[in-house]
Amino acid sequence: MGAIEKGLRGDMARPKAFDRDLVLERAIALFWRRGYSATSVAQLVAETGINRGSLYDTYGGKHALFLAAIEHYSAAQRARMGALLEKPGLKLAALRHLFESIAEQFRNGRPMCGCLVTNSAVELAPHDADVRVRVAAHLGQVEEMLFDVLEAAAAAGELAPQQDCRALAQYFVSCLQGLAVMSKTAREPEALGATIDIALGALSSPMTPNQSSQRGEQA
Amino acid sequence: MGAIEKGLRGDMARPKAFDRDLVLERAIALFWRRGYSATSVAQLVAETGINRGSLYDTYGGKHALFLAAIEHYSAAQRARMGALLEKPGLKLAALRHLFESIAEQFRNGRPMCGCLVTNSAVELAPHDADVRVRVAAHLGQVEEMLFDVLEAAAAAGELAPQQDCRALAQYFVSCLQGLAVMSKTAREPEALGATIDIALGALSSPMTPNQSSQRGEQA
DNA sequence: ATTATTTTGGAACGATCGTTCCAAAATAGG
DNA sequence: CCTATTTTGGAACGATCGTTCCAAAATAAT
Repeated sequence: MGAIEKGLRGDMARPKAFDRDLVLERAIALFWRRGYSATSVAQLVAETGINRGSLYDTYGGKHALFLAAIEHYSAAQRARMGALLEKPGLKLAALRHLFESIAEQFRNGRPMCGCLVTNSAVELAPHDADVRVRVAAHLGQVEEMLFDVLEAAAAAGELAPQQDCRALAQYFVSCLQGLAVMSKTAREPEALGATIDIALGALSSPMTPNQSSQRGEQA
Repeated sequence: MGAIEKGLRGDMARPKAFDRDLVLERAIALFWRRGYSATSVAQLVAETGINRGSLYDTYGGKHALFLAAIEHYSAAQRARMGALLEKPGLKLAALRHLFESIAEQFRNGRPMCGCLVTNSAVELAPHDADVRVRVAAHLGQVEEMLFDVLEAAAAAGELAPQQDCRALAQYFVSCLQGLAVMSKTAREPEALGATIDIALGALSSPMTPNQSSQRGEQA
Protein backbone atom coordinates (compact mmCIF):
# COMPACT_ATOMS: atom_id res chain seq x y z
CA MET A 1 0.00 0.00 0.00
CA GLY A 2 2.75 2.41 0.96
CA ALA A 3 4.64 1.34 -2.13
CA ILE A 4 1.77 2.27 -4.42
CA GLU A 5 1.34 5.73 -2.95
CA LYS A 6 5.04 6.30 -3.13
CA GLY A 7 5.16 5.12 -6.72
CA LEU A 8 2.27 7.28 -7.89
CA ARG A 9 3.33 10.36 -6.03
CA GLY A 10 5.63 12.37 -8.27
CA ASP A 11 7.58 13.71 -5.34
CA MET A 12 10.61 11.45 -5.08
CA ALA A 13 13.50 12.87 -3.19
CA ARG A 14 16.82 11.22 -2.37
CA PRO A 15 16.93 7.71 -3.83
CA LYS A 16 17.59 4.68 -1.68
CA ALA A 17 21.18 3.59 -1.61
CA PHE A 18 20.32 -0.10 -1.15
CA ASP A 19 18.45 -2.84 -2.94
CA ARG A 20 15.44 -4.02 -0.93
CA ASP A 21 15.62 -7.62 -2.09
CA LEU A 22 19.39 -7.85 -1.88
CA VAL A 23 19.32 -6.68 1.73
CA LEU A 24 16.57 -9.18 2.47
CA GLU A 25 18.60 -11.99 0.95
CA ARG A 26 21.65 -11.11 3.00
CA ALA A 27 19.50 -10.93 6.11
CA ILE A 28 18.15 -14.39 5.25
CA ALA A 29 21.69 -15.71 4.97
CA LEU A 30 22.50 -14.33 8.40
CA PHE A 31 19.35 -15.60 10.13
CA TRP A 32 19.83 -18.91 8.38
CA ARG A 33 23.29 -19.37 9.78
CA ARG A 34 22.92 -17.93 13.28
CA GLY A 35 19.22 -18.13 14.05
CA TYR A 36 17.06 -15.32 15.33
CA SER A 37 18.26 -14.63 18.87
CA ALA A 38 21.95 -14.98 18.09
CA THR A 39 21.73 -12.46 15.26
CA SER A 40 22.00 -8.85 16.39
CA VAL A 41 20.83 -5.74 14.61
CA ALA A 42 24.44 -4.60 14.57
CA GLN A 43 25.39 -7.72 12.60
CA LEU A 44 22.50 -7.23 10.21
CA VAL A 45 23.59 -3.65 9.58
CA ALA A 46 27.19 -4.71 9.06
CA GLU A 47 26.50 -7.64 6.71
CA THR A 48 23.69 -6.19 4.63
CA GLY A 49 25.25 -2.75 4.26
CA ILE A 50 21.94 -1.10 5.02
CA ASN A 51 21.76 1.68 7.53
CA ARG A 52 20.39 1.28 11.01
CA GLY A 53 17.71 3.85 10.41
CA SER A 54 16.84 2.55 6.96
CA LEU A 55 16.43 -0.94 8.35
CA TYR A 56 13.77 0.29 10.73
CA ASP A 57 12.13 2.55 8.15
CA THR A 58 12.01 -0.17 5.50
CA TYR A 59 11.34 -3.38 7.42
CA GLY A 60 10.06 -2.21 10.78
CA GLY A 61 12.70 -3.76 13.01
CA LYS A 62 14.50 -7.01 13.72
CA HIS A 63 11.44 -9.16 14.33
CA ALA A 64 9.52 -7.85 11.33
CA LEU A 65 12.59 -8.36 9.15
CA PHE A 66 12.83 -11.91 10.40
CA LEU A 67 9.21 -12.59 9.48
CA ALA A 68 9.85 -11.15 6.03
CA ALA A 69 12.89 -13.40 5.74
CA ILE A 70 10.86 -16.49 6.62
CA GLU A 71 8.15 -15.64 4.12
CA HIS A 72 10.58 -14.88 1.31
CA TYR A 73 12.57 -18.03 1.97
CA SER A 74 9.57 -20.35 2.37
CA ALA A 75 7.85 -18.99 -0.73
CA ALA A 76 10.98 -19.60 -2.78
CA GLN A 77 11.27 -23.07 -1.34
CA ARG A 78 7.68 -23.92 -2.21
CA ALA A 79 8.15 -22.57 -5.72
CA ARG A 80 11.20 -24.75 -6.20
CA MET A 81 9.34 -27.79 -4.91
CA GLY A 82 6.34 -27.08 -7.08
CA ALA A 83 8.47 -26.79 -10.19
CA LEU A 84 10.09 -30.14 -9.49
CA LEU A 85 6.82 -31.92 -8.75
CA GLU A 86 4.99 -30.64 -11.81
CA LYS A 87 7.48 -32.02 -14.28
CA PRO A 88 5.99 -34.51 -16.75
CA GLY A 89 6.67 -38.17 -16.23
CA LEU A 90 6.07 -40.64 -13.45
CA LYS A 91 4.83 -38.91 -10.32
CA LEU A 92 6.92 -41.10 -8.07
CA ALA A 93 10.02 -40.26 -10.06
CA ALA A 94 9.28 -36.57 -9.54
CA LEU A 95 8.97 -37.19 -5.83
CA ARG A 96 12.31 -38.92 -5.73
CA HIS A 97 13.76 -36.09 -7.74
CA LEU A 98 12.47 -33.65 -5.14
CA PHE A 99 14.08 -35.48 -2.26
CA GLU A 100 17.39 -35.76 -4.03
CA SER A 101 17.30 -32.09 -4.91
CA ILE A 102 16.74 -31.18 -1.28
CA ALA A 103 19.51 -33.48 -0.13
CA GLU A 104 21.71 -31.79 -2.70
CA GLN A 105 20.81 -28.41 -1.18
CA PHE A 106 21.79 -29.67 2.24
CA ARG A 107 25.06 -31.13 1.03
CA ASN A 108 26.28 -28.31 -1.20
CA GLY A 109 24.59 -25.38 0.50
CA ARG A 110 25.77 -23.43 3.50
CA PRO A 111 27.38 -25.89 5.87
CA MET A 112 25.39 -26.85 8.95
CA CYS A 113 22.64 -24.38 8.18
CA GLY A 114 19.86 -26.80 7.34
CA CYS A 115 16.51 -25.25 6.49
CA LEU A 116 15.56 -21.78 7.70
CA VAL A 117 11.95 -22.81 8.33
CA THR A 118 12.93 -25.86 10.33
CA ASN A 119 15.44 -23.83 12.29
CA SER A 120 12.88 -21.16 13.05
CA ALA A 121 10.29 -23.73 14.09
CA VAL A 122 12.68 -25.34 16.51
CA GLU A 123 14.10 -22.14 17.94
CA LEU A 124 10.93 -20.08 18.25
CA ALA A 125 7.79 -22.21 18.00
CA PRO A 126 7.06 -22.34 21.74
CA HIS A 127 7.26 -18.63 22.39
CA ASP A 128 6.71 -16.74 19.15
CA ALA A 129 3.20 -17.00 17.73
CA ASP A 130 4.04 -14.97 14.62
CA VAL A 131 6.71 -17.43 13.62
CA ARG A 132 4.60 -20.40 14.64
CA VAL A 133 1.69 -19.60 12.34
CA ARG A 134 3.99 -18.93 9.39
CA VAL A 135 5.89 -22.15 9.90
CA ALA A 136 2.68 -24.12 10.29
CA ALA A 137 1.25 -22.53 7.15
CA HIS A 138 4.34 -23.37 5.12
CA LEU A 139 4.52 -26.96 6.32
CA GLY A 140 0.82 -27.34 5.70
CA GLN A 141 1.24 -26.20 2.12
CA VAL A 142 4.20 -28.51 1.62
CA GLU A 143 2.13 -31.39 2.95
CA GLU A 144 -0.59 -30.46 0.51
CA MET A 145 1.79 -30.43 -2.42
CA LEU A 146 3.02 -33.87 -1.47
CA PHE A 147 -0.53 -35.08 -0.95
CA ASP A 148 -1.52 -33.89 -4.40
CA VAL A 149 1.35 -35.63 -6.14
CA LEU A 150 0.69 -38.81 -4.18
CA GLU A 151 -2.96 -38.82 -5.17
CA ALA A 152 -1.98 -38.24 -8.77
CA ALA A 153 0.39 -41.18 -8.50
CA ALA A 154 -2.38 -43.31 -7.04
CA ALA A 155 -4.74 -42.30 -9.84
CA ALA A 156 -2.06 -43.25 -12.35
CA GLY A 157 -1.69 -46.65 -10.77
CA GLU A 158 1.83 -45.96 -9.55
CA LEU A 159 0.79 -46.54 -5.95
CA ALA A 160 -0.82 -49.54 -4.29
CA PRO A 161 -4.49 -48.59 -3.86
CA GLN A 162 -4.59 -49.21 -0.12
CA GLN A 163 -1.94 -46.56 0.55
CA ASP A 164 -3.05 -43.64 2.70
CA CYS A 165 -1.90 -40.54 0.78
CA ARG A 166 -2.62 -38.19 3.67
CA ALA A 167 -0.53 -40.22 6.10
CA LEU A 168 2.21 -40.61 3.50
CA ALA A 169 2.33 -36.85 2.90
CA GLN A 170 2.67 -36.19 6.63
CA TYR A 171 5.34 -38.86 6.85
CA PHE A 172 7.35 -37.25 4.07
CA VAL A 173 7.12 -33.83 5.68
CA SER A 174 8.48 -35.41 8.82
CA CYS A 175 11.28 -37.02 6.82
CA LEU A 176 12.23 -33.66 5.35
CA GLN A 177 12.46 -32.16 8.83
CA GLY A 178 14.66 -35.06 9.88
CA LEU A 179 16.94 -34.55 6.91
CA ALA A 180 17.22 -30.85 7.71
CA VAL A 181 18.33 -31.65 11.25
CA MET A 182 20.73 -34.38 10.18
CA SER A 183 22.35 -32.07 7.66
CA LYS A 184 23.40 -29.89 10.59
CA THR A 185 24.86 -32.65 12.71
CA ALA A 186 25.88 -35.56 10.48
CA ARG A 187 29.59 -36.14 10.03
CA GLU A 188 29.30 -37.12 6.37
CA PRO A 189 26.25 -35.55 4.71
CA GLU A 190 26.72 -37.97 1.81
CA ALA A 191 25.01 -40.61 3.92
CA LEU A 192 21.75 -38.71 3.53
CA GLY A 193 21.29 -40.46 0.20
CA ALA A 194 20.91 -43.86 1.83
CA THR A 195 18.41 -42.42 4.30
CA ILE A 196 16.37 -41.01 1.45
CA ASP A 197 16.35 -44.35 -0.33
CA ILE A 198 14.89 -46.01 2.73
CA ALA A 199 12.43 -43.18 3.33
CA LEU A 200 11.12 -43.47 -0.23
CA GLY A 201 10.78 -47.19 0.27
CA ALA A 202 7.47 -46.43 1.95
CA LEU A 203 6.07 -45.93 -1.55
CA SER A 204 6.64 -49.53 -2.57
CA SER A 205 6.03 -51.07 0.82
CA PRO A 206 3.10 -53.43 1.22
CA MET A 207 2.64 -51.99 4.74
CA THR A 208 2.35 -55.60 5.74
CA PRO A 209 1.76 -56.70 9.29
CA ASN A 210 1.85 -54.79 12.54
CA GLN A 211 -0.60 -52.18 11.35
CA SER A 212 -1.66 -49.31 13.61
CA SER A 213 -1.58 -50.16 17.31
CA GLN A 214 -0.96 -53.88 16.94
CA ARG A 215 1.94 -55.45 18.72
CA GLY A 216 3.54 -58.85 18.69
CA GLU A 217 5.32 -59.19 22.00
CA GLN A 218 6.99 -61.95 23.95
CA ALA A 219 9.38 -64.44 22.50
CA MET B 1 37.63 -33.47 41.78
CA GLY B 2 36.49 -30.45 43.72
CA ALA B 3 33.67 -32.52 45.11
CA ILE B 4 36.05 -35.13 46.48
CA GLU B 5 38.26 -32.61 48.23
CA LYS B 6 35.22 -30.91 49.64
CA GLY B 7 33.81 -34.19 50.84
CA LEU B 8 37.01 -35.34 52.51
CA ARG B 9 37.82 -32.01 54.08
CA GLY B 10 36.21 -31.96 57.51
CA ASP B 11 35.73 -28.24 57.40
CA MET B 12 32.18 -27.78 56.22
CA ALA B 13 30.70 -24.40 56.91
CA ARG B 14 27.33 -23.04 55.88
CA PRO B 15 25.36 -25.73 54.04
CA LYS B 16 24.00 -25.19 50.55
CA ALA B 17 20.44 -24.05 50.46
CA PHE B 18 19.70 -25.72 47.11
CA ASP B 19 19.69 -29.19 45.59
CA ARG B 20 22.25 -29.49 42.80
CA ASP B 21 20.25 -31.94 40.72
CA LEU B 22 16.94 -30.21 41.28
CA VAL B 23 18.38 -26.92 40.07
CA LEU B 24 19.83 -28.68 37.05
CA GLU B 25 16.48 -30.24 36.21
CA ARG B 26 14.72 -26.90 36.41
CA ALA B 27 17.40 -25.36 34.24
CA ILE B 28 16.84 -28.17 31.76
CA ALA B 29 13.13 -27.41 31.71
CA LEU B 30 13.86 -23.76 30.96
CA PHE B 31 16.44 -24.40 28.24
CA TRP B 32 14.16 -27.04 26.81
CA ARG B 33 11.29 -24.62 26.43
CA ARG B 34 13.07 -21.43 25.43
CA GLY B 35 16.36 -22.55 23.95
CA TYR B 36 19.79 -21.25 24.89
CA SER B 37 19.90 -17.66 23.64
CA ALA B 38 16.36 -16.78 24.68
CA THR B 39 16.98 -17.97 28.25
CA SER B 40 18.62 -15.35 30.46
CA VAL B 41 20.56 -15.85 33.65
CA ALA B 42 17.93 -13.76 35.40
CA GLN B 43 15.27 -16.27 34.33
CA LEU B 44 17.42 -19.18 35.43
CA VAL B 45 17.90 -17.58 38.83
CA ALA B 46 14.19 -16.88 39.16
CA GLU B 47 12.94 -20.30 38.09
CA THR B 48 15.50 -22.51 39.77
CA GLY B 49 15.58 -20.58 43.04
CA ILE B 50 19.35 -20.72 43.12
CA ASN B 51 21.32 -17.60 43.77
CA ARG B 52 23.15 -15.69 41.11
CA GLY B 53 26.46 -16.16 42.84
CA SER B 54 25.84 -19.81 43.64
CA LEU B 55 24.99 -20.49 40.01
CA TYR B 56 28.41 -19.27 38.94
CA ASP B 57 30.20 -20.98 41.84
CA THR B 58 28.48 -24.30 41.22
CA TYR B 59 28.11 -24.55 37.46
CA GLY B 60 30.52 -21.96 36.10
CA GLY B 61 28.08 -19.77 34.21
CA LYS B 62 25.29 -19.89 31.70
CA HIS B 63 27.13 -21.73 28.95
CA ALA B 64 28.65 -24.33 31.26
CA LEU B 65 25.25 -24.88 32.86
CA PHE B 66 23.77 -25.41 29.42
CA LEU B 67 26.38 -28.02 28.58
CA ALA B 68 25.65 -29.77 31.87
CA ALA B 69 21.96 -29.66 31.00
CA ILE B 70 22.58 -31.27 27.62
CA GLU B 71 24.69 -34.02 29.09
CA HIS B 72 22.26 -34.79 31.90
CA TYR B 73 19.31 -34.81 29.52
CA SER B 74 20.97 -36.87 26.81
CA ALA B 75 22.33 -39.42 29.26
CA ALA B 76 18.86 -39.90 30.73
CA GLN B 77 17.43 -40.21 27.24
CA ARG B 78 19.95 -42.87 26.27
CA ALA B 79 19.30 -44.76 29.49
CA ARG B 80 15.59 -44.78 28.78
CA MET B 81 16.16 -45.98 25.23
CA GLY B 82 18.55 -48.67 26.35
CA ALA B 83 16.09 -49.99 28.89
CA LEU B 84 13.39 -50.25 26.26
CA LEU B 85 15.60 -51.93 23.70
CA GLU B 86 17.03 -54.51 26.05
CA LYS B 87 13.68 -55.96 27.03
CA PRO B 88 13.26 -59.62 26.18
CA GLY B 89 11.17 -60.58 23.21
CA LEU B 90 11.25 -59.81 19.53
CA LYS B 91 13.84 -57.16 18.73
CA LEU B 92 11.60 -55.46 16.20
CA ALA B 93 8.82 -55.26 18.76
CA ALA B 94 11.22 -53.54 21.12
CA LEU B 95 12.10 -51.09 18.40
CA ARG B 96 8.46 -50.31 17.78
CA HIS B 97 7.98 -49.93 21.51
CA LEU B 98 10.81 -47.40 21.57
CA PHE B 99 9.28 -45.28 18.84
CA GLU B 100 5.88 -45.30 20.43
CA SER B 101 7.37 -44.39 23.79
CA ILE B 102 9.12 -41.42 22.24
CA ALA B 103 5.98 -40.32 20.43
CA GLU B 104 4.21 -40.59 23.76
CA GLN B 105 6.84 -38.29 25.28
CA PHE B 106 6.25 -35.76 22.53
CA ARG B 107 2.49 -35.91 22.88
CA ASN B 108 2.14 -35.82 26.65
CA GLY B 109 5.32 -33.96 27.54
CA ARG B 110 5.88 -30.23 27.55
CA PRO B 111 3.96 -28.79 24.63
CA MET B 112 5.97 -27.70 21.62
CA CYS B 113 9.28 -28.41 23.33
CA GLY B 114 10.40 -31.38 21.27
CA CYS B 115 13.78 -32.82 22.21
CA LEU B 116 16.42 -30.75 23.97
CA VAL B 117 19.25 -32.32 21.97
CA THR B 118 17.53 -31.70 18.65
CA ASN B 119 16.71 -28.16 19.67
CA SER B 120 20.30 -27.50 20.71
CA ALA B 121 21.64 -28.99 17.49
CA VAL B 122 19.44 -26.78 15.37
CA GLU B 123 19.98 -23.61 17.35
CA LEU B 124 23.69 -23.85 18.03
CA ALA B 125 25.42 -26.38 15.78
CA PRO B 126 26.87 -23.86 13.30
CA HIS B 127 28.50 -21.59 15.87
CA ASP B 128 29.02 -23.50 19.11
CA ALA B 129 31.60 -26.27 18.90
CA ASP B 130 31.05 -27.40 22.49
CA VAL B 131 27.40 -28.09 21.81
CA ARG B 132 28.17 -29.57 18.42
CA VAL B 133 30.49 -32.28 19.69
CA ARG B 134 28.10 -33.25 22.48
CA VAL B 135 25.15 -33.47 20.13
CA ALA B 136 27.15 -35.48 17.61
CA ALA B 137 28.35 -37.82 20.35
CA HIS B 138 24.81 -38.42 21.61
CA LEU B 139 23.35 -39.03 18.17
CA GLY B 140 26.24 -41.32 17.35
CA GLN B 141 25.54 -43.39 20.45
CA VAL B 142 21.83 -43.49 19.64
CA GLU B 143 22.66 -44.69 16.14
CA GLU B 144 24.87 -47.36 17.64
CA MET B 145 22.11 -48.57 19.95
CA LEU B 146 19.75 -48.84 17.02
CA PHE B 147 22.40 -50.56 14.93
CA ASP B 148 22.96 -53.14 17.64
CA VAL B 149 19.31 -54.00 18.00
CA LEU B 150 18.93 -54.19 14.23
CA GLU B 151 21.84 -56.58 13.93
CA ALA B 152 20.41 -58.67 16.74
CA ALA B 153 17.12 -58.73 14.85
CA ALA B 154 18.91 -59.78 11.69
CA ALA B 155 20.73 -62.54 13.56
CA ALA B 156 17.39 -63.75 14.93
CA GLY B 157 15.95 -63.88 11.44
CA GLU B 158 13.49 -61.05 12.10
CA LEU B 159 14.99 -59.01 9.29
CA ALA B 160 15.45 -59.78 5.62
CA PRO B 161 19.15 -60.65 5.23
CA GLN B 162 19.84 -58.07 2.53
CA GLN B 163 18.88 -55.17 4.84
CA ASP B 164 21.67 -52.68 5.57
CA CYS B 165 21.59 -52.30 9.35
CA ARG B 166 23.92 -49.30 9.33
CA ALA B 167 21.81 -47.42 6.82
CA LEU B 168 18.65 -48.38 8.67
CA ALA B 169 20.06 -47.13 11.96
CA GLN B 170 20.94 -43.77 10.39
CA TYR B 171 17.51 -43.62 8.81
CA PHE B 172 15.82 -44.17 12.16
CA VAL B 173 17.91 -41.48 13.82
CA SER B 174 16.79 -39.14 11.07
CA CYS B 175 13.19 -40.18 11.65
CA LEU B 176 13.50 -39.39 15.34
CA GLN B 177 14.78 -35.92 14.51
CA GLY B 178 11.86 -35.44 12.18
CA LEU B 179 9.39 -36.49 14.85
CA ALA B 180 10.98 -34.09 17.32
CA VAL B 181 10.51 -31.22 14.89
CA MET B 182 6.97 -32.21 13.96
CA SER B 183 5.99 -32.41 17.61
CA LYS B 184 6.75 -28.69 17.85
CA THR B 185 4.77 -27.64 14.82
CA ALA B 186 2.06 -30.24 14.09
CA ARG B 187 -1.51 -29.21 14.76
CA GLU B 188 -2.55 -32.61 16.12
CA PRO B 189 0.38 -34.52 17.57
CA GLU B 190 -1.79 -37.65 17.51
CA ALA B 191 -0.96 -37.97 13.82
CA LEU B 192 2.62 -38.85 14.77
CA GLY B 193 1.45 -42.43 15.24
CA ALA B 194 0.66 -42.87 11.57
CA THR B 195 4.03 -41.40 10.64
CA ILE B 196 5.74 -43.88 12.93
CA ASP B 197 3.85 -46.77 11.38
CA ILE B 198 5.10 -45.79 7.95
CA ALA B 199 8.63 -45.17 9.21
CA LEU B 200 8.78 -48.62 10.76
CA GLY B 201 7.53 -50.06 7.49
CA ALA B 202 11.14 -49.88 6.34
CA LEU B 203 11.75 -52.99 8.43
CA SER B 204 9.40 -55.14 6.38
CA SER B 205 10.02 -53.47 3.06
CA PRO B 206 11.57 -55.51 0.27
CA MET B 207 13.50 -52.38 -0.80
CA THR B 208 12.39 -53.40 -4.24
CA PRO B 209 13.17 -51.39 -7.34
CA ASN B 210 14.62 -47.95 -7.75
CA GLN B 211 17.65 -48.72 -5.66
CA SER B 212 20.31 -46.11 -5.11
CA SER B 213 20.66 -43.63 -7.94
CA GLN B 214 18.44 -45.41 -10.43
CA ARG B 215 15.60 -43.50 -12.00
CA GLY B 216 12.71 -44.46 -14.24
CA GLU B 217 11.68 -41.28 -15.98
CA GLN B 218 9.40 -40.32 -18.82
CA ALA B 219 5.83 -41.52 -19.25
C1' DA C 1 18.42 28.24 -7.68
C1' DT C 2 15.08 27.22 -4.49
C1' DT C 3 12.02 24.28 -2.12
C1' DA C 4 10.04 20.10 -0.60
C1' DT C 5 10.85 15.47 0.48
C1' DT C 6 13.38 11.49 1.55
C1' DT C 7 17.41 8.84 2.97
C1' DT C 8 21.59 8.64 5.36
C1' DG C 9 24.97 8.24 9.04
C1' DG C 10 25.44 7.99 13.81
C1' DA C 11 24.76 9.70 18.32
C1' DA C 12 22.12 8.52 22.12
C1' DC C 13 18.40 5.95 24.76
C1' DG C 14 16.99 2.96 28.53
C1' DA C 15 16.92 -1.91 29.22
C1' DT C 16 18.93 -6.02 29.72
C1' DC C 17 22.81 -9.01 28.95
C1' DG C 18 26.40 -12.30 31.45
C1' DT C 19 29.63 -11.79 34.94
C1' DT C 20 32.18 -10.27 39.13
C1' DC C 21 32.62 -8.99 43.71
C1' DC C 22 31.89 -8.60 48.64
C1' DA C 23 29.84 -7.81 53.17
C1' DA C 24 26.51 -10.33 55.94
C1' DA C 25 24.66 -14.72 57.40
C1' DA C 26 25.18 -19.35 58.77
C1' DT C 27 27.19 -23.56 60.37
C1' DA C 28 30.97 -27.22 61.63
C1' DG C 29 34.89 -28.04 64.32
C1' DG C 30 37.78 -26.65 68.29
C1' DC D 1 31.49 -19.70 72.84
C1' DC D 2 34.77 -18.77 69.40
C1' DT D 3 36.91 -19.14 64.95
C1' DA D 4 37.44 -20.71 60.39
C1' DT D 5 35.04 -21.56 56.25
C1' DT D 6 31.45 -21.50 53.05
C1' DT D 7 27.14 -19.84 51.05
C1' DT D 8 24.03 -16.26 50.42
C1' DG D 9 21.80 -12.10 48.72
C1' DG D 10 22.40 -8.32 45.82
C1' DA D 11 24.80 -4.32 44.43
C1' DA D 12 27.51 -3.06 40.70
C1' DC D 13 30.23 -3.78 36.27
C1' DG D 14 31.05 -2.84 31.41
C1' DA D 15 29.13 -4.52 27.20
C1' DT D 16 25.69 -5.11 24.19
C1' DC D 17 20.84 -5.33 23.22
C1' DG D 18 16.86 -3.32 20.04
C1' DT D 19 15.10 1.05 19.15
C1' DT D 20 14.52 6.08 18.53
C1' DC D 21 15.80 10.40 16.98
C1' DC D 22 17.74 14.12 14.22
C1' DA D 23 20.83 17.13 11.67
C1' DA D 24 23.25 16.71 7.31
C1' DA D 25 23.18 15.08 2.59
C1' DA D 26 20.95 14.25 -1.67
C1' DT D 27 17.66 14.48 -5.31
C1' DA D 28 13.02 15.62 -7.93
C1' DA D 29 10.08 19.06 -9.02
C1' DT D 30 9.22 23.95 -9.46
